[in-house]
Amino acid sequence: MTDNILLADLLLPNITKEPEYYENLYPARNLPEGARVTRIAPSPTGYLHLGTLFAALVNRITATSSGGVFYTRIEDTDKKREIKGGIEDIIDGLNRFSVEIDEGFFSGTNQKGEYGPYKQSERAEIYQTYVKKLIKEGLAYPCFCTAEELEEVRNIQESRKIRTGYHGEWAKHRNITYAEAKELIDQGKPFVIRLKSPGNEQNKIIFEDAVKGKIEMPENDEDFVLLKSDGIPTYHFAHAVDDHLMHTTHVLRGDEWISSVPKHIQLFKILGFKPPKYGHISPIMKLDGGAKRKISKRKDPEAAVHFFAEQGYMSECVIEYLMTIAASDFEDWRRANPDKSYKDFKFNLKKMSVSGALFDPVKLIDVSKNRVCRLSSTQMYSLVTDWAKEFDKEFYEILTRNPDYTKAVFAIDRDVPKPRKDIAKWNEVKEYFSYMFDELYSPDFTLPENISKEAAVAFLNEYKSVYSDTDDKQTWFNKIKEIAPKLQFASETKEYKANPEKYKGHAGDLSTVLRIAITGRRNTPDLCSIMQVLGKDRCIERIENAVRG
RNA sequence: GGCCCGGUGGUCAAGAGGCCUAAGACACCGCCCUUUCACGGCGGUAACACGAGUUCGAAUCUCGUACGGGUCACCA
Repeated sequence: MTDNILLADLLLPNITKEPEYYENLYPARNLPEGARVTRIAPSPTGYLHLGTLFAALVNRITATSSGGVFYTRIEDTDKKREIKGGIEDIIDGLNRFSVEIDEGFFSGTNQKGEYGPYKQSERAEIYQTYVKKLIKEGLAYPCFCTAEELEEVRNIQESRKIRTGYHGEWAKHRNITYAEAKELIDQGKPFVIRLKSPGNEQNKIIFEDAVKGKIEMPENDEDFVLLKSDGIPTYHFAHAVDDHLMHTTHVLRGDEWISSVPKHIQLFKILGFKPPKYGHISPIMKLDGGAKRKISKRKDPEAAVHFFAEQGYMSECVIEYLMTIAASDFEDWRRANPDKSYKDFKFNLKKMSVSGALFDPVKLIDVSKNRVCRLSSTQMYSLVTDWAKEFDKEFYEILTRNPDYTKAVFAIDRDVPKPRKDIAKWNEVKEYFSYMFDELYSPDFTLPENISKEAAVAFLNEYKSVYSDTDDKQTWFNKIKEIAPKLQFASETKEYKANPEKYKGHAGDLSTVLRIAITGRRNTPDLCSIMQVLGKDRCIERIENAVRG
């Protein structure tokens, strides 16, 4: 036993605190019964992607639904893979998607809360304190194996078809003595600290996963690394120490972690910690060719959450869509509560899908349209200009030149009982309303086959003289109906349908002619409103222009 | 390969042994409404991976097979 204490002091001479110090520093949270403490622990090795956002959302809503706390912790223990700006991108992204952060990093550089620091690189001493304790107890030891040695062992294991890894008799330094360790250290040999796993591969551990249900796995017998040679912990060890000290109740993370659970549970047990409840979330998949596969940061542009911002999806629409994947009962709830925030939804992990859902852009569009159509023209104006300012400068200039005019454009067929559902994202707006802005207007005057050019021109010339921009919708259409008979068109569609051979067409056809003349398109929202917003002068001008063309 | 996990229409899914002749939503198609288009309304196409077993009865329970996914680092 004294050997272990000597070893501990030899390996971690600068660690003088005892675990009790931290246990007292971070007392239990003062939270009501049943409150869940969740977290998202991103590593700044890339930008915020859909999977991370999804996991964050699930953690967030789990905390919210139980009156708990959701915090962020930066897992920057892999200095090699870290990219600059990673933390900022992830935290800012969470903020942009209104995934509210109660504690931890709430911006790229700022953290708050009583359980910090919330960045693992700033917690080295804490981890080392616990490692030192394990060494003293004979539950951890230094390993001096080089990458080459490890590789060699692995090759032997593979060739003999036995389970690979650093375990049992293959764990070379498992029983290293103080004297041996001292000698190697004196030689300047680098080392890692490994767990002296008390596990037996023959034993099973059973745990209840909050989303997948009961899972049975072999106990861990691998002497995995706790502290890397740079003194920084591996994920596994940091997870155990941090989630214990930060009093996480529910660890909800991607299901790629599921195979590590035996390691984690073992660690909690050895350290004398109460393990959290685990819930493993299935990844969001994507269809590639004919095959389903996990959505990938590298291959799929939509994996980077930034993609949605560029396209002009409202962040709440993306969240709304993600909620439909996260909770099978969300859509029913939404129908019953169209105006509530998703935050009011009572989320239940049991309602999560066990298998990975395919990311469905079509469904996202539908969700978006249903949200966008409920926006007021003023809200539209503010959202679209904000987007354009960042992603389409030219359009931004056009939109903001005359805000009242732009708002009037957005008001067309909006704020009515049956709003249109044409727009899903802001990068569609420019094209959708291009005819409302002279510099974007590029008309196509092609007429439908059933209408002759002569008839169209005759109608337009006639119409020009009667148009008034103060007419209401009914009067406006009546004027078209009045002209119709003069050109052998039926005033009423029914009349025409009853005797198509008697007419060249009907009033509806003439309104199409007018629509084409004014907007250069066959399909648009309400023409009367469009013409009112455009103003009489521009309408007449466009009609004349169309007649010439 | 070892160890885990998964499976209902094209997609998301409801489903806890009889209420399943299998819900709903998205998409698609048709009809109606209608000055275009949308919206809305009505209707339609389309699914329990396969094979054994348990049972009076299986989408549901058990076991196999094939398939899909994850994981086997001093990465998280």
